[in-house]
Amino acid sequence: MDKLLKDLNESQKEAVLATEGPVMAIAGAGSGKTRVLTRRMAHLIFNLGVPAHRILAITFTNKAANEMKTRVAKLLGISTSQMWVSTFHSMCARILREHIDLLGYDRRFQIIDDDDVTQMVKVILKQLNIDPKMVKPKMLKTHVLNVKADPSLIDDYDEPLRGYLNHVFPAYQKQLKNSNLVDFEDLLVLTIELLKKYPEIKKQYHGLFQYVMVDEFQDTNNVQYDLIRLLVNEQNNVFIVGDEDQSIYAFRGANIDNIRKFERNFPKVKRILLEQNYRSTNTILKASNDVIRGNRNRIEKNLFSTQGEGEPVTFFKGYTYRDETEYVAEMIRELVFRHNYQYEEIAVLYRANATSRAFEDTFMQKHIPYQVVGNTSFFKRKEIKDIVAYLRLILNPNDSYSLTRIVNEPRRGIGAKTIERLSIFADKEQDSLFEAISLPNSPLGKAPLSKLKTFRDLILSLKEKLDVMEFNDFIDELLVRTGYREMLRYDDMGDVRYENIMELKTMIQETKKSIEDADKIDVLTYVLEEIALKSAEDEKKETNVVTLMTLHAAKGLEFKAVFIVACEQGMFPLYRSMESPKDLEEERRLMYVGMTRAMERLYLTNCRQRQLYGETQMHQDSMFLSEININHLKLEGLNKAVSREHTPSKKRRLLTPKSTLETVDNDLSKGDRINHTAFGRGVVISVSGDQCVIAFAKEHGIKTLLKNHKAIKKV
DNA sequence: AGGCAAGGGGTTTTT
DNA sequence: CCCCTTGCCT
Repeated sequence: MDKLLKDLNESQKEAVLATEGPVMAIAGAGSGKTRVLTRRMAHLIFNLGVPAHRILAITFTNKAANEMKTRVAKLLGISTSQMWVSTFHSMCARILREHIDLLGYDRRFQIIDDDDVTQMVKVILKQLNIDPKMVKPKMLKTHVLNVKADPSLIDDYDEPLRGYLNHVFPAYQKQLKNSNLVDFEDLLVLTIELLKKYPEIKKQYHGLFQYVMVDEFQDTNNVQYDLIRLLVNEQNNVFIVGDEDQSIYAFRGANIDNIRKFERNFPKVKRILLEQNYRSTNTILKASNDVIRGNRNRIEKNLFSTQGEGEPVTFFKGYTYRDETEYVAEMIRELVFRHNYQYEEIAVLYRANATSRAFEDTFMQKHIPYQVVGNTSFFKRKEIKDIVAYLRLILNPNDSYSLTRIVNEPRRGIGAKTIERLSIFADKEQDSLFEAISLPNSPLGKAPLSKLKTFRDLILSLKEKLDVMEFNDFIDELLVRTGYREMLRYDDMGDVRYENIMELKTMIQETKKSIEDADKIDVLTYVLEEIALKSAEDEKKETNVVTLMTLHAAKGLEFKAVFIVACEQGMFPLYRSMESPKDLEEERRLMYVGMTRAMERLYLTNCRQRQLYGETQMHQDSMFLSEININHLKLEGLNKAVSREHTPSKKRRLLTPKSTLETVDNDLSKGDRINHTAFGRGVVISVSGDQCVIAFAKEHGIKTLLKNHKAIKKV
């Protein structure tokens, strides 16, 4: 017992031992949250004798789930395979595999990702004769999924979007069901439907889950919240960990108010604050606190560190982006060669993916090994999605979506028109595309029909092969028989693509090993589910290289040295978030998350002049920089030059441009509509430096004005 | 059906 | 500026 507790502080112990009733742990950055979760689980199992499979622990990513499993396994030396430690989505998939037939789906349903949803929405728009220029499929997809999560939202939409949703959503849902597919939202929504409709099933899970734990609670959305409430039994043994200051996923529905909602719904909740930080130096922590303090709507925390004061936070300002990238490269070399850092202990973080490019160029030139995390996920690659589509169609010929994807990949002379005609025919006959191929009275011409029949025979014969072949051989057979292998030979990227498919093969083989199931179809179903729910984070990581990634991707990680780059108004915070206070607060939390990733050294960099969309723009310092107390900062680059020439009071002004109140931050760019107190409405023609050219109505004409004059206001 | 040129648009993103 | 999509032409 002591072993599980001895290296914990008082609050951590309290969180581990408070097993009964609702508990909420507010866990500041670096406060040992994962440690608490794993110890708590070990305590339940080892000291209280709770069977491991009767604890439900929900995380946000597979990575977090795996980490928790590994750590519990290591603490207790037990197998974790039966444990319910998983993401919301895999938990739901596991429940639905048991019971989804009650909702009219087949238990061998397949899971599609957001790109697939977009594709389907696009096709439906076409079928409904809606001009895709009117609504972008990608944007409509977001709304379709929102409405699925909360049908009452449809009333909030205005025409024409509302009309589109009213047509597209039911058609989309019908197609999914016909193809026996579910999207990520369905996983949650259908599980809720199941638990609500079938009290005996709810009872079954209430009996099973004696203890429920939820990690990263600040990032739950409303559907996930409802799901947790449904799964917690009358004992109310629910433990949530979160930190509202680290909530950075509001843009996809995360609702910070769920923390407060939790307190209302579980009035007897015990609240524990984890305030001791084990990660960062005090200086880094103080600077981070300076920034997050700017947010109004939060519970004040008092994070403290035992890691000593450490180095000041460096703020480097360059003239051009080249200065900035070279400075970062230089500092990395210094850290590695002078301070004995490993490359893998260093991260470069940015707000938008596009920023990585300039750094990649410089790092390449300067021979700094690096990796860019999370651009195109392995599973989103075309060749992987194609092979998955083949496998899905073989498993379920009624999966018309998968059929559409690969019927002409490689080219079989089956064009869009043929598929369109087949689609209409299938619709009329109330059958899937696959079955419609062999129906009598086909309206299709002889030639296209015979091509389709050849394709149908190919799929059927592969299905037979699946039963008698090993998976490895089967994939090879599939590649050859479908002509995919041959197609890759004429592809510039063919070698890489083939390698990726071989990688997929290995993964199938490994997943297969981890389950013992006699039925091949069940095995393949499971393997495909794993693939659907997995993501980039599970890809093999390179060793000892500098990591470049977005601030979002950095969540939950830590590095000895962190560079947050492009700290400029417009870049970070982003232009678009500066208009709404709510969005701006989320940007600030993002800055906070980024800063608190650093253990020893934190560098904030930017440049005055940045090339953006082919134009040179003059940028101001990010407002977040001016929020940091100057005592925690060491100024470098342009800052330093200025500070040497001027008096200390001037130096302060550099960091707090707001003190000169005659100007405002008008983040104008070409095309923006503005309002001028004297000249009225106008449109920005160009921006250069602190000047801009604006076209006003006839009586005023075109004028060149100071960009940041307070008379100008963006509308 | 397929290849090339012009055009639009360019947060963040796990599952 | 650069990438991806679209549309037109062959």
